[in-house]
Amino acid sequence: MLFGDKIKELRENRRLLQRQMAMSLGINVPMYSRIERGERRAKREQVIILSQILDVETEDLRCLWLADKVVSVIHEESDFGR
Amino acid sequence: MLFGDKIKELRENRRLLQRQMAMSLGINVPMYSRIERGERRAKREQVIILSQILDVETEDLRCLWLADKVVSVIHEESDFGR
DNA sequence: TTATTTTTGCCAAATAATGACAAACCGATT
DNA sequence: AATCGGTTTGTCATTATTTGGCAAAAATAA
Repeated sequence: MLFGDKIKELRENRRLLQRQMAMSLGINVPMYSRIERGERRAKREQVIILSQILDVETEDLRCLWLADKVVSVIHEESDFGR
Repeated sequence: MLFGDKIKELRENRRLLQRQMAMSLGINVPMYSRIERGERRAKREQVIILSQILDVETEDLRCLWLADKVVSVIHEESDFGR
């Protein structure tokens, strides 16, 4: 969970609440909570908005976001024969 | 398109028709055609069945299938700012 | 305890993937 | 040119997955 951990870290450093993040993203708090814990995946526009809210390069977040996606694809592979 | 090219190559080497492949997979011919050309993705059970029909190790096909999946995830990334 | 924040469980809406069918296309043969 | 077998394309229906919301439960503070 690279992406979720990173946005959580950035959010906490900036003393922001999930409530404020969710508001900026136009989603509700539980949804944001799940994104932060990697239970749900942010969509691409949301990554851009997050980088703005958190004041980091979009590239950096995009990279972690993509890495998580690749990891999950590979990981699903273990269910292969199910 | 590693996976599609491979099953096409194997199918042709074995002088099999798409019709027969589709039948074995329980789908119709156009669907199989799309899988072979990478327009649609085979599902996991289908990869197993394909390896049996084509008499190759499931591992080998699974590897190509997974590689394609990873490539497509990375490739979608270029649409990022759309 | 009370207030605030975060997480969980569950259901609804939106989106994407899978499949079928008809018709078009392509090559070879006649 | 006409036809035949095989493959591909266009389009729509069905199904599965993802995304989101709401209420309530945990957790954390105060």
